[in-house]
Amino acid sequence: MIEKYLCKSSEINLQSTLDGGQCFRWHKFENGFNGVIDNECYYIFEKNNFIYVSSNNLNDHKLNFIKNYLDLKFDINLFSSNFKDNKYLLNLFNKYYGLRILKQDQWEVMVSFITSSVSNVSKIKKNINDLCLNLGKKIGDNMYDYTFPKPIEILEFGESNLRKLGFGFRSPYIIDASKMIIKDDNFLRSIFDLSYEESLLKLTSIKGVGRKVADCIMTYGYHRKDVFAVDRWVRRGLVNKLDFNEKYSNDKLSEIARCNFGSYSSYLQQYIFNGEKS
DNA sequence: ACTCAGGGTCGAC
DNA sequence: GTCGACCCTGAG
Repeated sequence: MIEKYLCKSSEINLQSTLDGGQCFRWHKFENGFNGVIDNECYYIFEKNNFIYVSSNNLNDHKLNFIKNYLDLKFDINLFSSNFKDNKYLLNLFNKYYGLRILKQDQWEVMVSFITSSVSNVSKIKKNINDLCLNLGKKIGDNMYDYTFPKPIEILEFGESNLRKLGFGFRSPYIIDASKMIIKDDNFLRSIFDLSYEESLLKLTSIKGVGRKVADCIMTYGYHRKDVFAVDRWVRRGLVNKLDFNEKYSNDKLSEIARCNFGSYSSYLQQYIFNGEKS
């Protein structure tokens, strides 16, 4: 095992970042979390006010890759200073200080957030980890060290088996997504080059992907900062705490918030989600 | 045992 | 745009 320094403890809140509902495959162990990035196992942990990562073979290239995944370059103070006149937001920034948005894999995010529909974080975690345990390849010693299954593997597994794993009415949606990605092997890649509206159109052509799920895919999978996903929790924050009109639909709220907050949208949404969820 | 709700979306009207 | 249906699971 090789161990490398990542940053100071104050720079990232591991708990709210790795177990706050934006990803579902990081598992708490002692002073850190075990997880898989790009088919490799990592342990990210705190020790004496510093954050480290450990793994088998960890070179400088991979270290930079991890730092990028954790979005450590994002200046949280600069971001939050734009909203320092709002007591509600100020409280959230203090409470979840160090919460960052991960730069995750597009396919994993797509399946995860199709799965998230009318579910909850603990059930999404159960579904996604069951999927990996059943279809992924074992790549490490810990019990959740599996790869995330490829579209073809999920397609061959089939809808009825997804239902047996507990995906419920989301099962055909995940199959549809798999088919789409297999049919057009440039589907996922192409979205990096599209505008917000074009991305929305393309993503929502998949069954089971509406505006909210598409927004999550763009936020967590395509690392866009100018996207404001509105679910039932974020809606409560916008309406009850930030005086948005309750008559607006979630889609409309997303559109308005996105226009108001621009490139601060995704991070603001993430702090509001964490605040309203707990 | 029973009700309720959880990071929504679809199809019909 | 509105409304019921959709699967499953843990909490009360």
